[in-house]
Amino acid sequence: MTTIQHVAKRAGVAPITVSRVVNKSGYVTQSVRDRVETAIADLGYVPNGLARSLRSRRTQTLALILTDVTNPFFTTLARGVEDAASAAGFMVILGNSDEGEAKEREYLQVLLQRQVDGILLVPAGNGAESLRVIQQQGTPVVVMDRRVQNTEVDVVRYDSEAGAYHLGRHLISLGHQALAIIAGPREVSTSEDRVTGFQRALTEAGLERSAPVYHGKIATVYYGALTQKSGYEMTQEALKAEPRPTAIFAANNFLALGALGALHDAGVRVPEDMAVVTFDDLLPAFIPVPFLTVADQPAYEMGQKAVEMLLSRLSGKQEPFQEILLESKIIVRQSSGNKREPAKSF
Amino acid sequence: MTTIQHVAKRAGVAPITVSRVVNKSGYVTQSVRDRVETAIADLGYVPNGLARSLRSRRTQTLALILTDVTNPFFTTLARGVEDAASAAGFMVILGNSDEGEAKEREYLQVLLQRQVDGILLVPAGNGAESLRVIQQQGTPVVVMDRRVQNTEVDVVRYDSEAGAYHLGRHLISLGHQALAIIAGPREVSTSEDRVTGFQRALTEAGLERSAPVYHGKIATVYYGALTQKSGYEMTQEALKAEPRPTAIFAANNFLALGALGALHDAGVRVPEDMAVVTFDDLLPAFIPVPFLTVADQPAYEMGQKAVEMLLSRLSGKQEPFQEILLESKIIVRQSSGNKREPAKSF
DNA sequence: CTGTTAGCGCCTTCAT
DNA sequence: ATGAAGGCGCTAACAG
Repeated sequence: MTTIQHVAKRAGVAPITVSRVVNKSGYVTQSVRDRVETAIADLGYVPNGLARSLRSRRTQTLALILTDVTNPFFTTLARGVEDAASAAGFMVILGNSDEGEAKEREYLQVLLQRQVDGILLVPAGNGAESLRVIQQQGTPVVVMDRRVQNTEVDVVRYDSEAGAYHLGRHLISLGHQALAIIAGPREVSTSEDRVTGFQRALTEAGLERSAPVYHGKIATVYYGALTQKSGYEMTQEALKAEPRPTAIFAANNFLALGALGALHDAGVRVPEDMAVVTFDDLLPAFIPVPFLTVADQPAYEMGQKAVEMLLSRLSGKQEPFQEILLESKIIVRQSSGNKREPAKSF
Repeated sequence: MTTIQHVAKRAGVAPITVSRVVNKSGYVTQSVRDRVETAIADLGYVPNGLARSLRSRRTQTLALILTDVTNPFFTTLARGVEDAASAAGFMVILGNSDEGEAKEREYLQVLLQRQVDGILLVPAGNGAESLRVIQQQGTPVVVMDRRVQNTEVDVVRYDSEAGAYHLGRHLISLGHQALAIIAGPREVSTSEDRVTGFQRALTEAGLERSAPVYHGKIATVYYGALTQKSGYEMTQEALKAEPRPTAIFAANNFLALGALGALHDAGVRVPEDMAVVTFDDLLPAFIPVPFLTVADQPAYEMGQKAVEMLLSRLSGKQEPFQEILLESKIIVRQSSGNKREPAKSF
């Protein structure tokens, strides 16, 4: 392995001078810089990031821990995080908890050992214990997407309650009187908020008794394919209800995919026989022809915003902790009966 | 920050003893071990992985560089890699090149600086320069999914040529005489191999002139949404050909999704008016009701296999380099006219 | 503008 | 079974 010493010797300078050239810090004469750079190229020198970070106490690395990498909402979020981080010279290490607290804790342990400069966390469960560990270590952290009890922490999330409320109003305005809610586990704050918001719209319309709620099973891991299957099964249940619902609210996109599958298999047409609305857009990858009515939460922007807050903490800002609540946007498409714009891929 | 010294002092032992407890190495009396563990818990001590790795020269980390994280083929691959790695006590850092050589090189640089113990690479372009850099640094590497010129390296990939050949035979056996091939950029070895294999089947049947080939544009980045759009546009082109094709071979799953979109928008029914076959399965997430006929390449297994080979190198095995060629499996579904099994979600 | 000294936190080596 | 010395490769702090 080539070290800074080897380069220094070959260039006839002190190690620190090589360091200055590599890091573009301090003053170095052009001629010296050239000699050093030649030596670096000749030897194929690659700086040892471990030694560098150990000394400088900065790894230029952020950790992103989320609950389901197979969900496009989170991959989009991850992309927002990565783009914002890399623009600021930070690298991102991704950890996937599969909605399991134990796995989240394991990742946290490893990432803290690696001395990441900051952590972006979509908590599985209530996040309390994980936040305690992070904060004891003194590592800055931003919570994304979900509510937490802890108020001594920065949070960026979408207003799930409001988004669900608007979806509910939309369905009611279309005349639906019998509805069904299929949701994730009660432990997930976004899922709970969506149920609450949707029910608020129902209550306002005097329909609070007209929408049974189905909850996904509580599991130690709960992700992608499992979520879809859960949506599939809950929809099968919902179809047996009396009176049979004419509209389904799926609390997230994967539940909606499962619902679409169940409806297809049962010969129930969307939107003719059943309206379907959900959260988080799926286009362009997951559905060749986008037609689902959704409350869209631009995940990319949430990622960017979270990185912004985290970097601000890293640079030592001492402002009070804040919770940023972003607004989602309803996109009405064919699945809830929008006949005006025909479905089109691009 | 709590260091090993603090723990040592509190437990009344030498730092090295704490190290032994933490790493479960060497002999430590139970009573001493207990004292140390209590001290660790009391202080919330988290070992500094940087210092540890700097000294031990092992980071227990592998790098995985791939070309499109939005593609489920690669996310499945990544999962195979992660599961196998974590079972062996290794962590995986993921880098996404978006099929761009410059971005690949950047990631490589960063990851080598971080002293990853080994690299798993799906090369963008021909991979030659990247492999040179990696090997100069002396870091073990395994190439995945694609052919490379360099023979001094381990490779795991699927036999794209054979898979495409079988898909071609399948379509021909169904009586198709006018076909179209929509493929990725020529630079990507898998895409080229698939075109070659498909054409071999055509040639055998005397149909070599019956299938125009459309290639995706060469771009510095080429991923997910872009690939789909490319598939969409190439399919629009293909529909104008005379005679109009009755079957389309899409060289990968995202191209196929784009093709399905274009066919839908053009009012062309699948499979009644057009058969569609492709590579890499999409279920369960991307298509609620799986119906595409595909050459399935179990990506998860490829990831596992690659990690296995890499870990074997890490443990110092000096066997000659090998190229492992896995076989894909044709799954016939509705998109090529399989009427026997009705489409079903679960 | 360049160099010297020292030490980041841990573990390898060698001793006891 | 436990400890002391030293150094991994690099850069902060201070000289000159």
